[in-house]
Amino acid sequence: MSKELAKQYDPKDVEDRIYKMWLEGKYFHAQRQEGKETYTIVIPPPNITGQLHTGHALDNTLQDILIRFKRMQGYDTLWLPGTDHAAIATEARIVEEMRKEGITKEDIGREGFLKRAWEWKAKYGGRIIEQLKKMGSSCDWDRERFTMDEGCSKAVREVFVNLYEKGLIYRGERIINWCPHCLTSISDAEVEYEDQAGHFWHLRYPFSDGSGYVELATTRPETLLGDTAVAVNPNDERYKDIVGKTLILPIVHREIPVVADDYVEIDFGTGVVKITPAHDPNDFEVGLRHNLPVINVLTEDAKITADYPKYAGMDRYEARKAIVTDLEAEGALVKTEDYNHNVGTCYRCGTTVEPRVSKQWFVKMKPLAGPAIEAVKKGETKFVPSRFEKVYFHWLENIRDWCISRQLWWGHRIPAWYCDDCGEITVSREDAKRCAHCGGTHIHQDPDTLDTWFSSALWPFSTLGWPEETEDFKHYYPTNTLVTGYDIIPFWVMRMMFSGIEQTGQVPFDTVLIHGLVRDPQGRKMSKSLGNGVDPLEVIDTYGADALRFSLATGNSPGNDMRYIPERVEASRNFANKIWNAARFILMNLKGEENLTFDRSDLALEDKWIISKYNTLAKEVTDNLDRFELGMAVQKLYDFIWDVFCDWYIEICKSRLNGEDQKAADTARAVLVFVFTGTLKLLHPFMPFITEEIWQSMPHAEDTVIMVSSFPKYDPELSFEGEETEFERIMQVIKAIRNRRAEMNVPPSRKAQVFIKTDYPETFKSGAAYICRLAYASDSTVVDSYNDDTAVCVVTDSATAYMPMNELIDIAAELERLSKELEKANADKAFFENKLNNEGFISKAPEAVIAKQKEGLEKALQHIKLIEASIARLKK
RNA sequence: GGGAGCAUAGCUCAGCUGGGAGAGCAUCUGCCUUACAAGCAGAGGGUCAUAGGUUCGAGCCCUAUUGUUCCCACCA
Repeated sequence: MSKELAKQYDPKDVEDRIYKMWLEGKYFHAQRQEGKETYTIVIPPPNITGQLHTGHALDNTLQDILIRFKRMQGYDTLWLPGTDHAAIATEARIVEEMRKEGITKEDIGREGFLKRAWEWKAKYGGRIIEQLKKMGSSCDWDRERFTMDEGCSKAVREVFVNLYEKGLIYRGERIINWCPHCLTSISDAEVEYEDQAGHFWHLRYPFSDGSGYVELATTRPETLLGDTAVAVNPNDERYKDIVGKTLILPIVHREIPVVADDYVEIDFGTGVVKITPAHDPNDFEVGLRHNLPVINVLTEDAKITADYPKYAGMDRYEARKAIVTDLEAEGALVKTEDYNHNVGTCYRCGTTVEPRVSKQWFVKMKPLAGPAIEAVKKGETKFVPSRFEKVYFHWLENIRDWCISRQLWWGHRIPAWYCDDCGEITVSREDAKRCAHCGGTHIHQDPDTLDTWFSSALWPFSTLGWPEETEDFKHYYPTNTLVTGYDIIPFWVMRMMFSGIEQTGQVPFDTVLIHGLVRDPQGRKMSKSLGNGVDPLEVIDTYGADALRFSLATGNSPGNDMRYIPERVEASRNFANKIWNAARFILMNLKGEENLTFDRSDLALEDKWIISKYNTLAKEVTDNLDRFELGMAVQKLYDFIWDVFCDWYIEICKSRLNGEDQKAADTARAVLVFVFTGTLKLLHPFMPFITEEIWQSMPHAEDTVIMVSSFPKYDPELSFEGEETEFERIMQVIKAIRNRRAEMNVPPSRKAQVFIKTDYPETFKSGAAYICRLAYASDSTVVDSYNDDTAVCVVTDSATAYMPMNELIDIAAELERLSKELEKANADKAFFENKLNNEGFISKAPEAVIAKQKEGLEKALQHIKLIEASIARLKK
């Protein structure tokens, strides 16, 4: 930044250069400083398939604000970055890419596919990292990790074997959620339910003894092929006699029993339910209780199996049509109703999930959930805002075993080997060479891989080197703040919690800072299909990263969704420009080599005022950040910089800077630099680029880059309460004069003499220069009395200001205005009197509040007195 | 069916432990005042969803109602 600065701040000119400077200076790199308190954040690893979206932008902005704040406060900070292999998402993308080339997974085989996947990772895995850098993220890139790198993979094996040995991982045949498109099992958390319009088909199943039929209703007639019973509630009087009888299944003409089970709701539908254990989780349970056969009628891509030649090869929906037609032909269809029901879909591809019985690996959840619940109940980890603890508890308290095996190739392969000789399973940290049971060498590894979230669950410690007792692990674990969206609590937060507790004996972080979603301006979720997504990179390109960060950090409260409003980013960009111009102003007023320290005894009233305001700001911003109230911190910074510093203090300094008194000008320069550089530091976590850029060209006390300078602290020595009050008396008069001039449409070019009658003559004498500059006065004089009837007068609670503007004065209008003001002042008086005359208030309200009312009353009384005096003068 | 959030100025949202309602944008008026027109000085605009309650005092706490969004749930 040279002395000749552009009028407008150009982020493009600054951001990449500053970021490079930080990288080269190794300022992001955590050093493991002994004796210093640590502050650690692990990044929610973005998918390697991913492109930066507004969700990442928000998440990373919050993390970067926290980490920069703590770094400046002197903590030994580590922000550990990395990426996630995102098994299903990545595999789907690669399969799609191959499909376009006309090849399938099977064509190139597992080895070939994995080679391709790693190539994909090499090609795209770094893209999102580069995009995070554009945001200004101050991650320790030397420690970047990947969920499938050697260390993380080792942790995965360690945990798998560990849980297996404790009996917390088992393999079993269960009904699981199956995605017929991704061709893999998915966990309960990965199923999204949505309302779909469907039908309710009422069917008749005849008794095999010819004694009539039962009527039941189904939304999925095609699963009838796999029915192995019909169930009624044991307490249902209507059907008590038919339990134990057998029915003929239409179309298939197989005999199936009527069983009694509590699962059936008497009042719903006909009170009769067809039971298809292979294709419905509830039916599966009923089947277990009644020992019913499980007949699978669908292939893995949800087509009817070859066992039913008439329908074989039809997909679920074709088969449904065909079967309904056939049922109708057979006279088994009673009626069809429209019906809306909740359908499970795959969270990755949106395909309707097919419940399916198959052999999978599971984690037994109950023993793990307990301690994870306890830890939050005891406050070892707390959620911000705390209401999200309910979501967390609800999931853990109702959790079912976690299906962790996936029929995918891209991921951590399950470390289990099956023996072809004895049939036993060998689970091992190292690749097994022989069966652990019979010693045979005819073993083969389970082809499946683990759920992506199995490795994500270990992220806070696997990335620090665990299971090795590395220095980083000992130093930085447990971590401090986890920042993530509420949508990811069940997938990730919860699983990190129980994994951390189980594997390391400690909770993985002390605070979970939850944020909401970034929505489009209409409040809709951003999605590819709607095409309403906002590309943060384009926003950065237009407005700069600081403006984007500032917008994301402000104007919303923790945990709530926010809308992306372009005008807000524009306002943030304008704010950056405002700061830029304040810097320009200060720099063009510096002489170059001057001494920028100031002597307390030389400080003018306005200097003490701004220093005191700044001092309070430092305290409040720190308090807000400590409490994760980032939006409030940012609002205070905005108000201080724009309204307090720029609109008042800089304006006021101009008269001294251009004045004769060199010492006064030097003091003004020193205070400008002191307050401005301090404010830049307070703002740096939010707007790192522009603050650093300005800092680099501005004289400052610390010989470092701003990002590792010390965060300002509240200093009792810099608090000047009396001077604040005193200065604000002047401000009030200035505001009152401006106000009156605006009402009278007097242009600024038309200056007026100002005469001030006040009980604080010293204050107003010293403020003469500001009144001239800011209230368009030609001169400002404190007087004992004033008698010109043709003067416009304005009244505050501490002074009356007279402006002789005889040709503009309209006595009647003046009186009108004054009487209105008097009315208002009297209302104020009544308001305070009312309070102070209330015995309940006097006896119960806190002292400070009472004092405030008394002060208010006092001011109102003063104001009234002065207004009345003015009215009397005009009337005389 | 259970749970949660939201409802404040025309729009988007703040409002921390209850103490006389705020910002940005938009609108209107006047200003190119030598840091900034992406700016400066002013103005208008709100029975804080509704009804009760607690309290000296409620946008804030409690209860109910309405509208809205989201999460969870095995009524086929």
